[in-house]
Amino acid sequence: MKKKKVPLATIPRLSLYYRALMERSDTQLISSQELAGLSGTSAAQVRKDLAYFGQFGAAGKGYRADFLKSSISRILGVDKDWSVALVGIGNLGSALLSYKGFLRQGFHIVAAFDNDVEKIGKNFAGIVIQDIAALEDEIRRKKIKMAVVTVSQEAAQEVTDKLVKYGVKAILNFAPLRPGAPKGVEVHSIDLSIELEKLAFFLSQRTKSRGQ
Amino acid sequence: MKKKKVPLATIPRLSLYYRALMERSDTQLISSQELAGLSGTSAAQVRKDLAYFGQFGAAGKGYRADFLKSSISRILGVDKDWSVALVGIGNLGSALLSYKGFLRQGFHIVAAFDNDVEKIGKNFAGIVIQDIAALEDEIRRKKIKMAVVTVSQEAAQEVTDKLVKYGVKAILNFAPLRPGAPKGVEVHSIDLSIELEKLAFFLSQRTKSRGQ
DNA sequence: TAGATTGTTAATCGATTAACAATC
DNA sequence: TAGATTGTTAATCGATTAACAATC
Repeated sequence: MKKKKVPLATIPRLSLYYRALMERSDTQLISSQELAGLSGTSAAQVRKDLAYFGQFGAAGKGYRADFLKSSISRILGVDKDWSVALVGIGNLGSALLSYKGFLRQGFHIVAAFDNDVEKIGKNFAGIVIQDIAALEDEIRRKKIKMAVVTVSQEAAQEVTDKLVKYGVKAILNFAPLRPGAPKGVEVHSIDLSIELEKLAFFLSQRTKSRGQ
Repeated sequence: MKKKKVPLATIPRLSLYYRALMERSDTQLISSQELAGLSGTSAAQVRKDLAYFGQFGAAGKGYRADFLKSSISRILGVDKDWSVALVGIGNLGSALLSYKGFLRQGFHIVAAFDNDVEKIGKNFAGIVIQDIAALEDEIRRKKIKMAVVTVSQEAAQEVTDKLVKYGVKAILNFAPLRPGAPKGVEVHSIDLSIELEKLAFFLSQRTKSRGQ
């Protein structure tokens, strides 16, 4: 039994393939070439990415849309529903609470927390905001494994530590720092400042190389 | 004159170094080792990243915090102010309008657009929402080169095309697709669904590898 | 001078691309 | 059978890590 390590970059591409397949009727055949076109990569890349997880196609024909779709959904784990905790109900947090796009993907925000007494008890988009003091109880009772953190930079490490302590294994962090977490806990950060700075870099380079 | 190509991954690390240096007093010396510790990478990586842009340190001593800080800020282009257009004032768009963190970095949202007559003319966090029909005029008049797009998946390509046509060169896109754009225009996407699916993948793998 | 640390070159690692035999 | 396309191996490319002479 051979197992090659899956490159990190393969995973988000699987999401893109999955999305592209959504537009396809179930019994339709799709080639790696076609799928590559729809997701902005190459045919070789598509075949390589899929090959890490098994054989899903038929030589000479291509991939059956429904089979590939359900296979990728199983690989990504989006065939199941996921309960998600949201911590920090500021501007960004409340925007995410109201965002219905997650639901379609099987991600359910089942608990939301803040430490602001003004917000606690209020109903945001169908969820009652709870005191952060209730975090342990809720996480454990609902067996929540996934959390989205939209607290301030100052609070982010503390919140992360608590989430990890209570059993959360995967965190999407929006605070502008990389919270430390023990091995076995996956912390991904979306850092808006860094994204803007990357764009600023490219704009600056552009101007420089054009000699202005 | 040698010029080695800068790896894409170097840029966000420069942002992290810059952030770490913010906490340092100006005349303090900092070693690559120390800077690496503060930004979660290795000393060799720090020296390599910086070396793409010149020589900033002194052998045997380290880097002077103030000189390195101002050098990185010039490389990233955050020594200048940037005018940013925001298109799409839904949940996420209004959250970004209210977010003050950008300002500190020199990013100013100077114009905001939506196509919803309910929103047009309203004042959000000090900015009056304009009809998308005013996009061309505003972009050209204010010479805006950077935009943040928080419109629906359906509208994203059309909005991107317009922005590009009117002179925008760098776009941060939050819609769940990768808008096409001509060479020379930088489009970066933050895709919340993909981030959640990546986490779902890791949670699923974890469970599988533990034989449950 | 001895110790510390840079900038740079060489070695390693990992990911993408190309090529092609096997198969439908 | 001829044409198309997969799965996989080999070649290439790019990025990270290690090593070390030069320098403070």
